[in-house]
Amino acid sequence: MADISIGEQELTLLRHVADAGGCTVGEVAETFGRDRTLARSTILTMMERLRRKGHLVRKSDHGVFRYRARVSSAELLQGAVGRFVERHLGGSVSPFAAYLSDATDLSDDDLKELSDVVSRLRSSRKKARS
Amino acid sequence: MADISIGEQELTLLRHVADAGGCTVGEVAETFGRDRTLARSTILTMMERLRRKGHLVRKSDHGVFRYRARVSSAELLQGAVGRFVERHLGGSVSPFAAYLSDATDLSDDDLKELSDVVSRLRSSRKKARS
DNA sequence: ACATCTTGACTACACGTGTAGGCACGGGTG
DNA sequence: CACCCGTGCCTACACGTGTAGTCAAGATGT
Repeated sequence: MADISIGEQELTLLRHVADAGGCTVGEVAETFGRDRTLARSTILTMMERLRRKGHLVRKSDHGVFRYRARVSSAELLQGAVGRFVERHLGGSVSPFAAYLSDATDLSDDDLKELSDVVSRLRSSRKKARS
Repeated sequence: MADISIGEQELTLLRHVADAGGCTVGEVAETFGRDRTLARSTILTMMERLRRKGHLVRKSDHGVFRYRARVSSAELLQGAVGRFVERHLGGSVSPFAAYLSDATDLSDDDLKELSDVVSRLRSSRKKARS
């Protein structure tokens, strides 16, 4: 079950595929690859590595392989956040919060989501304590 | 002033030195190194790399080099968080919120700090909007 | 003075990741 | 049929990072 490591670019690519819901190497090369000026073979290599690591699965679809991510983009991100927090913050999220409080470009929705989560946590905390 | 990249272990070590406020390779080897079973030469190599990258400075102190971090541990962390958010969240914090809502092992202090941050943000938001 | 320990510089090596070239195959198209 | 193109696979390579061995020189102890 160990976390097979994943690089920055790999994660970005993986999330792209996850968001797209299922794509061929050619498609990814046209979108993701074109934007970053990456060769098709680069995309292919990365996708295959991701597949070997179990993050992507593929299925032949009319002669071409169509790749799909095992988990959603959101879950992937959540996992990355978790690893980051674990590794560098030792489980403590205050530094993350500190950063956030400086991030002036927080959308209203983000702020709402955040405060919702916090109040949810607070109430469940209260319950648990009594 | 591009960000010179920094590895996970490097960052951990750098923060250790930053926290310690100024240490020699031998000291770091005894503390940080001993805990993780790292050879002295490993510590030395990492510290020198960190120095080349400009994260550490050293000064001869009675025949031994004493290393100091340029910036505080907290700032380093904040920077790391910032890079992470920038790279993967593109400024959006929802995944962080998602992570939070699953994080059952959140300390009371963290939660408090978090809710403080949120309320601070909310009030400054209100102000700014009117 | 000699054996020892510490410190510092260098060299080395494996592995992961980012990136790409080249080749062969299977299909359309003229 | 000859050709071009997309596709898949294999190989390659540079660089960063994690980790360490070794060796020379200075400091220390006896």
